[in-house]
Amino acid sequence: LVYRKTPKVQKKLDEREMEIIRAAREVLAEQSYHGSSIKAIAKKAGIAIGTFYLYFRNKESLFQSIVDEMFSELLSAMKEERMKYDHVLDKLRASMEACVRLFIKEETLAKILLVQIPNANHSMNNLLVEIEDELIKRTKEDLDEAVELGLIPEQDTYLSATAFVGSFRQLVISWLRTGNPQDLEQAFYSLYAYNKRGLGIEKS
Amino acid sequence: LVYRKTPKVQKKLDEREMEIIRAAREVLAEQSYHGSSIKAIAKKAGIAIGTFYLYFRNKESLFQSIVDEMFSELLSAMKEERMKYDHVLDKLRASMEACVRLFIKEETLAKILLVQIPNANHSMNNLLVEIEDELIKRTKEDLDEAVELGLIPEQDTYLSATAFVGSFRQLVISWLRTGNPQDLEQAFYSLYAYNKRGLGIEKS
Amino acid sequence: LVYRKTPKVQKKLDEREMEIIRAAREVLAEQSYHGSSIKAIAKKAGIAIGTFYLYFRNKESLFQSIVDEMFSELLSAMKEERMKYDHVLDKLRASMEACVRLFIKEETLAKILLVQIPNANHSMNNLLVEIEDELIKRTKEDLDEAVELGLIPEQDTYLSATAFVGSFRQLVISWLRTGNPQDLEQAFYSLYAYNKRGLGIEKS
Amino acid sequence: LVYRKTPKVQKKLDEREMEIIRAAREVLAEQSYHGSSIKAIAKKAGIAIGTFYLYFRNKESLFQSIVDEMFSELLSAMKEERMKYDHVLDKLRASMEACVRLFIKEETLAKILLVQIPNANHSMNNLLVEIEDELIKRTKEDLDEAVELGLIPEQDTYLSATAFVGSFRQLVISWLRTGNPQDLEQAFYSLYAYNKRGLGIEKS
DNA sequence: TATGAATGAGCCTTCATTCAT
DNA sequence: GATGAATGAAGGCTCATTCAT
Repeated sequence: LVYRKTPKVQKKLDEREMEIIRAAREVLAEQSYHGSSIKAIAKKAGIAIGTFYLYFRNKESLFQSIVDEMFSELLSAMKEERMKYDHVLDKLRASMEACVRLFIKEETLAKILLVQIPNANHSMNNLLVEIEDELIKRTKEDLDEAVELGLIPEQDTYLSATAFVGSFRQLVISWLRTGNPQDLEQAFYSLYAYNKRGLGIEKS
Repeated sequence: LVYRKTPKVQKKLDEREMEIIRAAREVLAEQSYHGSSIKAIAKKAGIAIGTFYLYFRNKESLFQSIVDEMFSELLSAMKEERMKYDHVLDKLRASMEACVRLFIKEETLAKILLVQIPNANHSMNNLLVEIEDELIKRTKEDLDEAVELGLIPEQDTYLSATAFVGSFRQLVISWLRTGNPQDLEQAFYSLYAYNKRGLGIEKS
Repeated sequence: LVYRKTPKVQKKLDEREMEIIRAAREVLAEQSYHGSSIKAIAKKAGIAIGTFYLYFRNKESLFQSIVDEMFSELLSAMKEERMKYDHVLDKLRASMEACVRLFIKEETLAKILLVQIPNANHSMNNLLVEIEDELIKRTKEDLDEAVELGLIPEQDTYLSATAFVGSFRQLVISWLRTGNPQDLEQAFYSLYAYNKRGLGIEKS
Repeated sequence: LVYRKTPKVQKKLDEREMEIIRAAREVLAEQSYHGSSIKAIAKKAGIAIGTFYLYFRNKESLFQSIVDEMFSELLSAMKEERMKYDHVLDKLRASMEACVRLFIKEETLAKILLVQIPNANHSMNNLLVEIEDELIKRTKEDLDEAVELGLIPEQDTYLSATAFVGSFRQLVISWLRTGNPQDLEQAFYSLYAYNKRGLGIEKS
């Protein structure tokens, strides 16, 4: 009774928490937020309904965790890709490229983040808002640096960042919904060119 | 001799239908689709629950009407603004300008169309998808014409239209959510400039 | 203002009442009691919902009238057929024959009386109970007379009457439900023979 | 370690299911199918509304279970009684005797099966139709055997079986409704004699 | 700790009846 | 008298959350 939570026990608990999140993601990929019942998630995770509430305060809390986790994956992928480049504009492109590639690789994640989460309730939506804002903010930081370095002309960098992120968002959503463009990666490069012109980058 | 559907009575009925839609819009602006109960809408409209079902087949039918009405308002505003110009690129700008101005004027409408409707159920979401697709399609038509006229270089106009619409969408949503940019109309002009460069328009 | 209800006006009122009953019968032949809404009946009768309540106190009252009317038809048909015969056992056979023939001729009436009404609410069922009791009572009277005349042996005539009516009831219901026997009239004669033996009638 | 479905727990669950059925029977004995609300049944069973749906898929499912259970009781009683005899006509009499005795013993069951179920919705009614058909079919089998053995003369055994069952049905219903005959068991023997004559049985 | 039966507020919808026109 | 829009109680059912086991 001294060591209440041995590392071994703690590991088991963490694994179970991940298992629930995984199950919830799976359910959410096919059902709406309201259609994803705790019962279904618990079943898929191989636990009882009551057990769920030992790991998450409530339904909303679970989905917050899911979004947080997804956002971490996204940031992680972006960070890794950015590290490959030195110039800020290359880093900027690398960020978006990482996003798009992750969405291609994990279409389920993309669907949840861009389609299901906005379909959830108000507080869920707020989570996505924060993610988008964070992406815009980071993009703005790159743009500010680029302006400082004289790589792009003076401009309202917040606005540009919003346009930048928004155009990619629309592209991915269009792809998720309609299947067009079929080659999303190819389209990404065209769209990046579009935004380069928009930002006023003369040469790559 | 009989209860006639006099113009006076008919007017009252029409007004009541409008009143229900108005009440529903109001509720929807603050609640999610699932949070907008018929009971709450009826109460706000000053009618009994049963009365609601004299005007709308069911809940979904009401919200379809709302979206349809909003989209009509949007198209109407766009059409009116486009008529003021002859050149296709001016028309294109006028379209987006009309959208943004309408959203500024009717923030409630904007919130519902861009924030709440995607929060509704699947069929609701499809309505918005169709609206966005329609806007992209119309934008693409303008771009195709512009390419034909040599006003912009050859390009994947579907992709450009997606980027174009997506950037404005993100701007308005950002404004709705965070309040930034404070001067949305001013930001619109900057964003249009951004997209002009993206599209490859040399001179306005 | 002296003659408040001229015969002409009264006739019009009566006709409308009959029209409502006719419409209700039609609806009832296809729907259950609960499925037969006032709205549907009013529509079929060509009147407004409110008008219905000028002729009937409520829904139940209407269906009571329907059953009463049907029972009158039944008794009328029986009476007419009985008049053709002198001997009590012939009259008895004639009674049942008249019932069965009426049901064959007006299958709708049969369905309502034997299938829909028992499916209605409690008080509706009671109406049918009264009809059946009345038929049993009348049959018993015939049997009592037959006993008195020495045509059939001493017996519990109430019981015999119940069996008599019950067997015909089951036959008609079976016919309505399953379509068997196909030739209901032919079956009637066999069943009458069955009951003759049951009653102890030596010779017809 | 876990919430086990111990025999004790399982017993409690089974008891609760029985309790719901019992409560529903009780309500149904006094109300029509439509008058028997889930709320009322749950209240009488001492459970919450939601709990009901853990035991039955929906309202209809409950009543199907009730009818099935009742029919089982009926068949079981018949089978047991039939086993006491060797001759087919004795078995036939035993069958009906078992029915009547069960109805006397469990008047509530009788009321539901013969009065309320026909009052329920369409699919409920079909259940009763099937039961009646089954009884008629079984009776016909006995009669066919009796014909083969020369115990009764050649006849339309389906018709005779219909008359046979119908006469008992009417007797029991009459007893349930009016209270007459007071001594149902005594009446049963008279009615059986009636039917023996109808079938053409010379000697018992 | 793990379980899953139990809860009940709340949902959408129907329809017999009323009443202002 | 005739109308039909308005009413609201009541229906069946769902599901996030709790708690005895």
